[in-house]
Amino acid sequence: MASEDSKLTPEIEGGDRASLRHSLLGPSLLKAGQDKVDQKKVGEIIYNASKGSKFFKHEERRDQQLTKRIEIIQRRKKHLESLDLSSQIRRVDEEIAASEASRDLSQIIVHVDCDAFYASVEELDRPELKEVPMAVGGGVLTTCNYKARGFGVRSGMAGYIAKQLCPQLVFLPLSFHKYTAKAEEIREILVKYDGRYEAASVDEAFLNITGYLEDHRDTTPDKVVEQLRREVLEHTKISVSAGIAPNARLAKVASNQNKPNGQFRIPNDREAVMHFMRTLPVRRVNGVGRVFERELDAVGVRTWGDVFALRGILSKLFSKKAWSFLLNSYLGLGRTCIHPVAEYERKSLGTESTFKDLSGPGPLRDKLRSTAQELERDLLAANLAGRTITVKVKLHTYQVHSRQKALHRVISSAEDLYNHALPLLQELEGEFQPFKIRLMGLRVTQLSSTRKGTGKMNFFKNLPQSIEGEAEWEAWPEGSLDGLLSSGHLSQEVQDEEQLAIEEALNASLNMPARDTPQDPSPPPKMVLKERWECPICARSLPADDAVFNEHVDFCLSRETIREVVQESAGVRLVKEPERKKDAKARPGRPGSKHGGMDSYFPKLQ
DNA sequence: GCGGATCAC
DNA sequence: TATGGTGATCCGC
Repeated sequence: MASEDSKLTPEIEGGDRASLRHSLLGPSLLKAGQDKVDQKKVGEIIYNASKGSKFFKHEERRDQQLTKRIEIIQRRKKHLESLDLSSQIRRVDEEIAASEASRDLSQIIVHVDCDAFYASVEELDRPELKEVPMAVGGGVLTTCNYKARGFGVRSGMAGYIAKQLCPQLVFLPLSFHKYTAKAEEIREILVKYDGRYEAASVDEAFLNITGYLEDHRDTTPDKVVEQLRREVLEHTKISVSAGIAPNARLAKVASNQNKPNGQFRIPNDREAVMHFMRTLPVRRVNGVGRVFERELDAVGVRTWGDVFALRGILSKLFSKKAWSFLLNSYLGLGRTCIHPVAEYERKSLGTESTFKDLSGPGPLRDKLRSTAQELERDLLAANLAGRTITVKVKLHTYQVHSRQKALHRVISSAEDLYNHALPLLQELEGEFQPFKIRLMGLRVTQLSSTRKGTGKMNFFKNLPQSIEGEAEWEAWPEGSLDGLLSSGHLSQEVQDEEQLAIEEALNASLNMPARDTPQDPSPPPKMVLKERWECPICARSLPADDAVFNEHVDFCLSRETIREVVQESAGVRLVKEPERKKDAKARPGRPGSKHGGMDSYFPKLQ
């Protein structure tokens, strides 16, 4: 039935469930240390250990859903094959030529990746653990050492399954402070090679060593990275792997090539890059996960080289973004600008937790209250408030649902969070019954800083917040700022442009750096002048009182005033707008999360 | 703007 | 006994 002899799903109807087994193996199949593992046997154990559980049933449903989607893709592919695609292929070839013209081979980018980081740190404290299979984490493993990987144990695996694969597995609890402290030691070394290195997570970083090489003409990229790794190992006793390449995407792939404790270079040479990509399995590139891998496999794309032969069809089969991602990856293109994480802006903040199945109005409200309190704490610590709130639940069946609402003002207090989230939770409860949940989460987006005088126009967005009760609606009799800015016929880019323009103009009048300007972690709030605040519009000195100040700013910011500000600074902006680096698959998981992830369960430092 | 899905770590 | 948490992006509506 499947038109392609897909290696991942040789028989979709056979009842053998190869794709499901593959999916149950987990997301970290390409991790190092698995070469000598009997994947078939491991898959069998995992499959049998999972069978019957609610989790398994959910995975089954998901797998069937994906299988259906794939059948649709294959039908569309069949149809495309019957068409004459020569003109489409011509267009794609022009696209390739244009991308090719933008290829930048002038930079030397390094990706540094610690080997089994948490496990290695634990082994420093207790060297005897090096000799036995060991994992960090409980219900779900955060990471494990290479001895454990020899048994098929991996990060992200349920603890009880790991125990079946390896009964003698030693479990250690997470000790966050140890990992962050060690990460800081490593970064002290990285900074010597690139003062503007980019921490991608606790245990990963990108460096641009082009400058370093210019200052040290008598050496080579490989030698520099060997030295860097040696220095890290000597000073911190942590072994790291590294990839050296002309851009971040390739460097990341390369760092996985000789793991653990190795390095690999993809030369800054077009032929070498293309040659490397041609046989590289698609899954090795960031952005291709389990699902995309299956979809690509189903249409005959296993390695990046396959993309070229199928370019006519692929460009019609997938979305514009997805196609551009495929094309750039095939060409081995990627971003070359590396800079500190501090220069990114957080877009959402949330908290969620898993627990024993919960139901009933009382327990649900209690859980919502504690979740709201947790989020309040985090928002307070980050000096943020949000204008959109999202409630997320995972049912006892593992189905995830969410309800969100954009509010008329920003909120951050536990009380506000709770009050706005409750109706959303009740909506979910009404829709999905029986409403037994195993996870609840709260998240806010449309963030603005609650710090006075920082970049985000907070005096504006926070305005209604400081006016209690019904009066908040009267603060903007003619509608919100959003209504003013989004006039409907403007493209999103244009609207973003205006938003930036306003912010910049206001920042300028405040004598503050614009929000994208590199700056120290917390610039001094120049707006606060000893019990007097200065209006950013008319420069009048005002009493340091939120309500009075906001009311005055409200007055000053009449529509006419805003229009002038926008028009004036928009012109300037267009001229000095720096060319944006666009990267099809933008960079997920940006700013400091409370828990980084599986292999990096930790907030980003700095 | 909303909700689901995917991905990384 | 019993499969995580945080954040981002994309797609289709």
